[in-house]
Amino acid sequence: MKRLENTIPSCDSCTNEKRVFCSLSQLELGELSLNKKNFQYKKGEEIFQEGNYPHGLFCIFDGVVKLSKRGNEGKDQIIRFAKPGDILGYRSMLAKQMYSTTATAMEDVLICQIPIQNFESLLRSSNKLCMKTIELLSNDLKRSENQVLSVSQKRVADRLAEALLVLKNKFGLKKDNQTLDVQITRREIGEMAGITTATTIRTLSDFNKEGIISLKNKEIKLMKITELERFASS
Amino acid sequence: MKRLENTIPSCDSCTNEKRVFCSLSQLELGELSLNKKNFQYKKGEEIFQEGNYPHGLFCIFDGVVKLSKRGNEGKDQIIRFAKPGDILGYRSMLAKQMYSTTATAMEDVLICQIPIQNFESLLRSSNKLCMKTIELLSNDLKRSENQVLSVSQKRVADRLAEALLVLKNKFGLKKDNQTLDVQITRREIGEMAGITTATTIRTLSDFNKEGIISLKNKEIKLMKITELERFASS
DNA sequence: CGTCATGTTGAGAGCCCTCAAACGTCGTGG
DNA sequence: CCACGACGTTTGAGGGCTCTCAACATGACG
Repeated sequence: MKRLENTIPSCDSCTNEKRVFCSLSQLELGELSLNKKNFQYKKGEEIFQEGNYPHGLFCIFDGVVKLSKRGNEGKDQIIRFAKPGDILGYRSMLAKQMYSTTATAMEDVLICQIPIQNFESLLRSSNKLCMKTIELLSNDLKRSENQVLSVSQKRVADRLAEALLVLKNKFGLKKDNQTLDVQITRREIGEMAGITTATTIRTLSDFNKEGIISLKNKEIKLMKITELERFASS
Repeated sequence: MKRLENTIPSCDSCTNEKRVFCSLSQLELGELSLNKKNFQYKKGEEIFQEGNYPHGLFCIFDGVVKLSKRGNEGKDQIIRFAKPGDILGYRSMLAKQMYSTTATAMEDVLICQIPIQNFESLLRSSNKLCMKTIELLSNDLKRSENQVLSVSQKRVADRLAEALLVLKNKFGLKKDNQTLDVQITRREIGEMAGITTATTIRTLSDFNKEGIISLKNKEIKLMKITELERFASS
């Protein structure tokens, strides 16, 4: 982790999608930016850890982050991913609780840390920001509840297909319109779906043999997306 | 389901805990109450169904409700419970989405239906209500993410112990300070933890033999809570 | 070119599910 | 009052999905 100076612009001139902050005025964005710090994390570094207390809100400027929870046998469960424009840690911050997940950089990441007070005071004054936050939480909740159902009832192949589609929706495809545009290990794919690495690889290999996907190096090509969707919805 | 007239008082004189609405003024509570409808549901009746669109917000006046999702093989997963003072369906309502869960009365239930507009306009004008809603969603999200980890990594006995403790925390104990104060079937306990009914019964029976719980009729006595907690946290 | 993480595959075991049968309880109706 | 059915509970037998453990291959990187 490296503290950066002036590498990242102030929030009011930030060119990111700003999913959460798009409803704010330039003035408010400037306020948000006060005392903002910028950091760079290298691939694999942890941005925050489950069990620690938050010091501020993180907003990703560049790179991909995974949020995961560690089980009692050291096995991780990936809860969700975050990419540029997404904010991290607001749930724990608002509830004044410890982080309930660990955030890890999956690639080199540029990230802004915004002081708690800035966000809280804006939240109090901007109804739009409130509604946006409620919307974010609602969506996360819905996805999480679906994941409970998934892990609880579906078999490995179905969950794996689901995970591949999540990756497609979150990170998109490369120019060939087939290859997943994300660097991710087999272990991590397994951790998305709650599958061991060995079984993940085995099942990917099955998909490969069936022509549903195509494996080359570490790239995953989705050959028959409708087939994957059939698995995922079964 | 039976439409009731004037059986339940207006929100401004409601004696329930009003978890969500406790921050509102009498005036606002009166506003909330406008055109409020009251219903009675008998045990087993569905209050709303996954896939339907919400017409309003429900607030439980009396009785216990389970929120569940149906898997593709007709097996249900219980997402959470709601008791007097809790509100239902606000997430779907705010997101203008279909219900993602089905709400079923576990006992006879008295419930208020509050029009969408009342809640939305209050949400826009009351920052406190916003913050309260954010808090509710945050807590639900945290619990749901923990459940993902649980179902994904823990074994049946551990999850069952967890479920029993959830029941204890949500519904409390009877006068003897040991017996769970809730009417619930073995199937439903299984649906909380993602376990089949047969295995749920088998594992309860194991707990019984080990003296951790005590089964009489349909009542469940928690004899060694610390032991249950040990299971749940392992 | 050694080292370490990641990927791959096989063999075996075990947890939990599925299926099935029997029993108890409760409410209903004859 | 009892017969009956519906529903929930209980228990057994068997099987399969997925994990565990292990060995080896491959690739990344200093």
